[in-house]
Amino acid sequence: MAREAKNSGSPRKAGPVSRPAAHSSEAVDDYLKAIFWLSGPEERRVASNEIAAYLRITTASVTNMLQKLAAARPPLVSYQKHHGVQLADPGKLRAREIVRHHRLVETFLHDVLGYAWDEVHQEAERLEHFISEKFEERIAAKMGNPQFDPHGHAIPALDGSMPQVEQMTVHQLPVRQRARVVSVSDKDPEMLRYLAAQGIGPGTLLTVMEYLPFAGPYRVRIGRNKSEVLLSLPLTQAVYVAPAE
Amino acid sequence: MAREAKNSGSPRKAGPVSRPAAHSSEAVDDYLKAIFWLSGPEERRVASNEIAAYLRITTASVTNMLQKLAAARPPLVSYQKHHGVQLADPGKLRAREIVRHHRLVETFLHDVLGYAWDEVHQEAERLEHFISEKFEERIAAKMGNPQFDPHGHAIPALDGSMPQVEQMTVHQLPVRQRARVVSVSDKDPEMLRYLAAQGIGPGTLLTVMEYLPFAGPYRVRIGRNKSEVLLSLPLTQAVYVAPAE
DNA sequence: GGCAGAAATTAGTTATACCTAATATTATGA
DNA sequence: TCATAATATTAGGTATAACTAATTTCTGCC
Ligand SMILES: [Mn+2]
Ligand SMILES: [Mn+2]
Ligand SMILES: [Mn+2]
Ligand SMILES: [Mn+2]
Repeated sequence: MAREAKNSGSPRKAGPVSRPAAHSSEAVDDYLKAIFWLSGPEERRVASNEIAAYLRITTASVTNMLQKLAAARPPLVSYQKHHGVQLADPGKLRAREIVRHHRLVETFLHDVLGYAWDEVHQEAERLEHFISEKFEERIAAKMGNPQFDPHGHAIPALDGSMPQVEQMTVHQLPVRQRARVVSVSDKDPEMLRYLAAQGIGPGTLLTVMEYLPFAGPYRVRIGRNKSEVLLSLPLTQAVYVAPAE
Repeated sequence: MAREAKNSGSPRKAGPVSRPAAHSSEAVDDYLKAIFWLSGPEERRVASNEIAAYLRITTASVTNMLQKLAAARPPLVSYQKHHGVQLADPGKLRAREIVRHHRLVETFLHDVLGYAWDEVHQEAERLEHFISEKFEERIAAKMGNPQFDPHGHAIPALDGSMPQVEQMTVHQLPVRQRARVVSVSDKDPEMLRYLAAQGIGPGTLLTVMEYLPFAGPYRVRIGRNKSEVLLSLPLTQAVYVAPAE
C-alpha cells in the first residue's frame, strides 16, 4: 500500500472510484481506535506507553506515528511531546466509524452468517477496515439497524453518537444486588465459550451471592434462583452489568 | 503491512491466529491474478509488459515483484529473465482461490445484500483479499454453493477446478446463429447498466441479425423475436455467448 | 550478421510502518 | 533539591512495494 503518494496520475486499479476522501490506512485506523479506547469516556490524554502496550508494538513506533497523525491535515490527534495525545474531532469521528463497522460486522457475522459469538471478533477486526459505506449501510439495513452487537456493546450511530450505558463489572457489583448483564468483553474466545456454557450473556439476570477473599472465586446465582456458578476474578471483570430495579 | 518479516517474536495483534500459513499480501495476490488471467486457458508465458499494463504500474515494478515471486519458497511462478512468467502450482492455486473469493463475494453482495450487478465488482475486488476461509464457507453455504456469479462467470470449486465453458463473444457469433448469453464482462459498471437496460444478461437468448461494416453497430434480436437492439463493437466484445441448439 | 527499436532489467529513490539502540526528558522519593 | 528510574524521543535500519532513469538484452528486419 505504498501508492497514492506522488501518484496522482493513474490509480492502480481500473474503474471509477466513488469514495472521494483518501482512506486512512489500517495502521492509522488501529492507532485511532487504540487512543479512543484508552482515553475512555472522559477523553483523557493517552501516553505513548499505553498505546504501545495496547497495540503490542514499541514506543518508538508509537511516537513516530503520533507525529504523523498530528501533522496530518486536518490533524487527527492533538499531540504534545512527552505528554501524550488526545483525539482531535476528525480522529474521533474516524475511530467511532471503525467501531461502528466492527460491531455491525460482528452482528452480521453472528445473526446472518451463523458465526458463534466467540468467532466474530477476530474476523471483524480485519474487515472493519475494508468494507465500504455501501456495505455498512446494506448489512445495517438487512438487520434492521441493530443497536447492539452479540456481546451487548452499543453500535455507534451514523453520526458517531454512542449511548453511554450505566454499567459496572460483576467484580464491582455489591453482594446480593440483583443485576442484568449488559455486555461481555469479546477479546478472549475461550472466555466467551465458557461464559456461554454457564448461561451468561447480555440480558442474563444474576446476583453475586458471595465473594471469597484473595481474588475470588465469586459465587454467582444465575436467573431468579436456578443455578449457581463460580466465576474467577478475570471472569467477573469481563462481564458488565447494570443493577436491576 | 511491513510486519512478519524478521518479526517472529510478537504478532502485532492479540488473540490466537488460527490461520497457519503466512497469507500472501494484497499486492502478491493481484500479481498472481493478473498472470492467471493474462496467461489464459492455454497457460502461456506472460510478459512483464502485459502485467504492467494490466495492473497499471511500471515494468520495473513488475520485474521486481516477479523476482520475489520466483524466489519465494515454494516458488509461486516460474520466471525466466526476459522471457516472462508462468504460474507455478502454488501460485495457480492461490490465484484460483482469490477468483473463488471474488465471485462468491460478488454473488453474495448481489443475492443477499441486494447490490446491483454493476456495483459488486469494485467491492469484491477489495474484499477478496481479506475474507477468511470461514467467511468464504459460510456465504457459500448460505447461498447453496452457487456455481455462477451475477455476471455468469463460473465460481471455482474449493479444489480450484473451474468448468471450462465453450463460449465466444457476440462479436464472433455468425449472423442468424441463435445463441444464449453465458457471461458478461464485469469491469465497466456503465456498460453493465446499459446491457441490463437492453434486457441482456446471463441466460438471455439472442440472434445477430446484421452487422454493419466498419466496426458495427450490430443489430441484435433479443429473445424469440421480440425486440431488437443496436450494440457497438465494444459491447459485442463484452458479451459472451454459447450457440443454442 | 548486424543494427535499431522494443522490452526488460538494474540501480537508485520514495513512502509506510515497523524495529533496536542511543539519547533526552520528566517524574519520584530520599 | 537532585539523582535515579520511568517514559519518550531521536537516529538509524529493515521490509514491502511503488517510482524514474540508466542500462542491457532480445527481436525483427535489412
Ligand atoms: Mn462507515
Ligand atoms: Mn463486540
Ligand atoms: Mn479461500
Ligand atoms: Mn464477476
